[in-house]
Amino acid sequence: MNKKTIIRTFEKIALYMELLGENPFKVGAFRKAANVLELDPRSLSEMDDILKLKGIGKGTGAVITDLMEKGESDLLKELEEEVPKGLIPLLKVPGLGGKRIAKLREALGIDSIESLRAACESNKVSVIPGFGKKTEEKILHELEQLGTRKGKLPVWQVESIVKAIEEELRGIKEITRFSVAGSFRRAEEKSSDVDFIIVTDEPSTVREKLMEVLPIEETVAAGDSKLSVVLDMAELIDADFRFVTEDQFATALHHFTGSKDHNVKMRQLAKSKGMKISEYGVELEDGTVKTFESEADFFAFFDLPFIPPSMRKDGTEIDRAQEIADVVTFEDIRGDFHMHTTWSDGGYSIREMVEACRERGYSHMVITDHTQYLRVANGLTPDRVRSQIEEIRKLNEEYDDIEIFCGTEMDILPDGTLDFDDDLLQELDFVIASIHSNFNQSQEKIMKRLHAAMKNPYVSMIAHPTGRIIGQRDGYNPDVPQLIEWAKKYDKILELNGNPHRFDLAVEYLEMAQEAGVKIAVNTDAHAIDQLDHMEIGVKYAQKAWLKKETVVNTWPLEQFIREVIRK
DNA sequence: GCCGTTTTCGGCCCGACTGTTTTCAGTCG
Repeated sequence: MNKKTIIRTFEKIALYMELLGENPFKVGAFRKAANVLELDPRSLSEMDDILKLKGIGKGTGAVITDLMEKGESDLLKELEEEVPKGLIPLLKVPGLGGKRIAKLREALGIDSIESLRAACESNKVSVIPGFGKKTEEKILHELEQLGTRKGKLPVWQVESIVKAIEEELRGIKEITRFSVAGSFRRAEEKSSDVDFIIVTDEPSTVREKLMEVLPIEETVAAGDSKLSVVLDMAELIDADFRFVTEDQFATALHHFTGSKDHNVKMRQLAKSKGMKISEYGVELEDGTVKTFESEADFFAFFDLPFIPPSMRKDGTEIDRAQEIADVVTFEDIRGDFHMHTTWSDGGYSIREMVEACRERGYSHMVITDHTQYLRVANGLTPDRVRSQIEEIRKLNEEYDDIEIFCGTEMDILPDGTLDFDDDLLQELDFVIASIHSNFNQSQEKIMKRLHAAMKNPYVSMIAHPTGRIIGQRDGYNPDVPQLIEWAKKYDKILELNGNPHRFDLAVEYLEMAQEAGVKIAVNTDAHAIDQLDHMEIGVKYAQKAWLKKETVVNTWPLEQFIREVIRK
């Protein structure tokens, strides 16, 4: 018996109970029990007090005991016998919840998608009390859509959708202020929808204009305070727009940024103090509603530091809030150490990239073009590297407010050798080693390649260590814990590639790396000036792993960077 | 079903929207 089995059992029980139309709080209790186990870092054998955990009581405890003693749960078995399996997909139909599904089953013996469709088509659903013609039509419509609905979109796709919507919002003069909220603001790897908070005195005008300018596939809801639509923007995606007044902005932004669990925890905290949080403000004990200038003020009101959106996850961040002061912020970043220029496959000259980095207030930066193996990217030969070094050194003399270091993003070749020899590498300030080829090699071969780079005394950092592209490919599947061990042993930096296509390393590995005492660099891997701005979302992603300022080498002052990285 | 520095009973985060009602239930985020 392991913890996962218990968690899955609780989730199944909750699902079946929901289909029976059970009390939502009872259903929630099983989900909560599953969540308690999920959040507990200990393995089952390390937990001698599992039945005493908060959230585990008589009912859920009996399930655990059953599983431990017999390997199966009587309760789950009963439920599985009672509830037809065909009902499960019905919960995926928008507009259908436990209550309605239970009613449908009771009144018409509905036990599957097929029987529900047949019942709708023969107009049997509309005569059930509480249902009507419109509901019947809506169910039928949703059944047709089922399966065609897109799943979650990767963050890089959501990013371009958000930018396009923001462009439209800027064009509506009745909007005084707006912000994206939701999972994109939290820098989640994938999103199922996009949310916007809009400050306006004329919500109905804004709503009408939005409905004109947006590529709306379907309008889900259109009221005075919100517009919910499905947009057709290359991909189908749900979008929510909330209309609020200026003084409601901060609490509305907080509310619609979520996460859901974070909000629940905040509201419980408020409640314990006799107050009530809603998207419109904080209702005090005397009934007056307090509003805030900013989210920071809102958190401060509850004696909490500003919790960055990307850290608002399961609610435990509120308990650990005092640790947030040590976590890296975008303002701490002093340089970007991975970017490309026209020398290889970048879109801008070295000088243009330098100017862009100066504008961003960096004190230092590294130019890291590709190497000869990567022909498609116009990778540099040793000769070209040497002339690039010359150009960079010359350029560097022109600027006294930024230090430009000579680097490279060197390929680790399929046979486990490196693209440049040591003589050349030692002429460079900062050497990135990367895998861009033969992703389908065995893990053993991949690790041999990575080890070759790790062992080399001139290599400073391994870039995008797994090669993943979010929502598109898994990468070359390295043994990351082993990689982290080597990084510690050979004193190498691991990259958090902040390009939203990658976010590589992933959160779980970043946590592991920091735990092991390995340094992380957050870089943009920019191939164009505007991509340098991915530093911000990259840092947001780093915050998810609670990376401390000291762990992230980009926060180090120039002198420390020179001492501990460049001259190492 | 779970929980208790007001509580062992009566809450459980809070509000918008829709559709089916004629004051509210269900669903959603």
